[in-house]
Amino acid sequence: MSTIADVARLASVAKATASRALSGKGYVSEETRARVVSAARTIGYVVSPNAASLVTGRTKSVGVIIPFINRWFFAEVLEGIEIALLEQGYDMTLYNLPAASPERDRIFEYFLARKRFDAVISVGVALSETEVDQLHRLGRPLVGIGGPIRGVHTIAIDDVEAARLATEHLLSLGHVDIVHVGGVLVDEMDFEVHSNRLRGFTSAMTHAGLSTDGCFYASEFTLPGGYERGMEVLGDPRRRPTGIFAACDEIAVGIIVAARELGISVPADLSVIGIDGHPYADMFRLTTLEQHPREQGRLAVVSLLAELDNPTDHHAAGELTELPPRLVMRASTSGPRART
Amino acid sequence: MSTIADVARLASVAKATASRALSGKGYVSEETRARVVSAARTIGYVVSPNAASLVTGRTKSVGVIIPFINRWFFAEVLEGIEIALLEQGYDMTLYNLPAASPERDRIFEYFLARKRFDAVISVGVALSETEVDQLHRLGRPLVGIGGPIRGVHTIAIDDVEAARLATEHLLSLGHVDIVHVGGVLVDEMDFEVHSNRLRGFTSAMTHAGLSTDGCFYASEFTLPGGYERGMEVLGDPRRRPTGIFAACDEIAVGIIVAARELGISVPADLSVIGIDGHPYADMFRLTTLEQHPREQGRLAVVSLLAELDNPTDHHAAGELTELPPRLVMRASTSGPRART
DNA sequence: GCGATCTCTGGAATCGGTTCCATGAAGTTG
DNA sequence: CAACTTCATGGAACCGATTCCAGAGATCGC
Repeated sequence: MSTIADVARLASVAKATASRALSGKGYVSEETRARVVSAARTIGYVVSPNAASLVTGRTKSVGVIIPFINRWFFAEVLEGIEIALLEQGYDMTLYNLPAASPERDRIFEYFLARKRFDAVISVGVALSETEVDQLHRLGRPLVGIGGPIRGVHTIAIDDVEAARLATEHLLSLGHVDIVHVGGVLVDEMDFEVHSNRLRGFTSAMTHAGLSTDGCFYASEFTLPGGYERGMEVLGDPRRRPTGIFAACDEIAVGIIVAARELGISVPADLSVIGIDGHPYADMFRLTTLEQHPREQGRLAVVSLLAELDNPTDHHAAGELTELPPRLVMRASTSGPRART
Repeated sequence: MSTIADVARLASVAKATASRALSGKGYVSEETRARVVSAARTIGYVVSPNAASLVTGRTKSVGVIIPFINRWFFAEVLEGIEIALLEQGYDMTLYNLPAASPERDRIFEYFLARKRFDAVISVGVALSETEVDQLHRLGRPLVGIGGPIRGVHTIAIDDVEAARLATEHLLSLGHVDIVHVGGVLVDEMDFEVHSNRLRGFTSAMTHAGLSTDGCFYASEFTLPGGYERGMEVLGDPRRRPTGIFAACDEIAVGIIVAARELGISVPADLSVIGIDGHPYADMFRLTTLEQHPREQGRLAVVSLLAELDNPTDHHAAGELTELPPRLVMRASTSGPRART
């Protein structure tokens, strides 16, 4: 391994000059710069980020905390973050933090407390105040995705609004027997996301003068979860809703699969709407409210880098950037069949 | 931020002693160790991994190269890797390397060539010889998952065998009109996986005295991909196979969905078998050959750490660890209906 | 024409640890 | 009791960069 001293020697300059020439900061004549660069190339020199960050304090890498990898929303966010970071020469270290666990404390104390990261992104993890403080004390920017954390800039869709729009879509089509299949409320993944979507649903229903008693079913945010719940909700023909608002597209698709198995026609006998914009939505002709997780990941990175470049003003700290969900109509929703 | 010098001062010892006390290497009396540890605790000291790795050469982190995040197999592998690494106090830096691209060269030259990682795991990426050499020159262990790389220890299922077993399962049930829906062969993701599965299929068919002309369809490894291909394969009732071997479960499920839409009964009119052990398999009652991506990720980490502990012998270099796929029978396969 | 500013370069300090080496005390062996 | 070995500790070098500071020419304004 060659060091910058080797480069300096070969180019007959001091280490200081070689460093300036390669980093592009400070005065270096064009001629010596060229000589240093070529010297570096011939011996295949690459900087040691460790040594550099030891003195600069910057590591050019950010830590990402995420509860799942194998879930559409989270994987998309991750890809968005990764692409944006790579573009800026940063790399991404991943901590898969499943839930409250001993692991969790270890990650915070052992990994994040060390100054290995320039910044931290928390995706869909409800951080405790202690944890937020811990990260803030490092003086590193912290941004969240997916739900509000006190005092932390967070990027998310407006969940209440999205749920309200979805429910109102069904209401406007004439449905009155509507069920919401949403996330488990006391889930580790609940980050006000589940409760907010339920709130949007309830608000829209109440506003339309409808009761929501017995209209909520909790499900995992997966296709099999939706399928199971679908079988349960649709199993009894006497008390079957005409419209279902699913908290995510995978649940919605699971419900559609269940409906097909039960011989219930979508949308003639049952309208289904989801939230996400999952690739499956098109295939199952699912009406949905699109959010764009990749874009959310990208925005988090943009916000982070802005704060890194401008450490003085905490411009966006505690602020919530809410992205507007967009209704995409497909063939899974229509007016209810006239009742006998 | 407190340094080890602060700890040393507080405990009235030299930096060297403090370092030994905290790392547990070298002679330190029990009494002073306790004093140092308590001093470290009171001022909330944490080591700077940068400074440490500058002198030790170890970073306690590994780089992972992966072409997709949002695909079941890859996400599972990632979770397996992450859990295993965390357990050992390592962390994981992710490079999402979509395909041959300028990005790819940048990642190799800019990120991996620097000595930031103790080891590298390549998941489902066919590395070129140059790239392998580049990594080997770093003297860092390199292990692959998902397909053989020349001179690199790789962990994978035996794809040829898995495909042969799947095909033979259909053959043994009495099917003769069998189609294989597999991966695109000149895909960036092909890593001999697609071609090996096709080879296993062809081998089993040929062995049974059956032709494979026109029996191969290429699909994306996704549910919508399988659905599209399913519509195509099953669309024409006159030349419809009675059995389909899908190269992965998502394709298989897509085909089942297509079959249901076309009114084709599974398994009465059509048997479908996949490879993976995807969570959807159970819901769609899909017969499949299970592989265990999480376990593959874990094994890669084990192999890596073994080599790190024992740098002298390249025990597993170039070796291929092949995991046995296991047939899980569900209700998507049965004998073909008697032909008229 | 002369001090002030700008450009270029090298020496040395620094970041925060680990580890080699020297020193000395205590314990062991023959 | 002399000669080793083992244990415990401190001083100093070192890992590989960046950056501060000083000094030397060149340029510039007045």
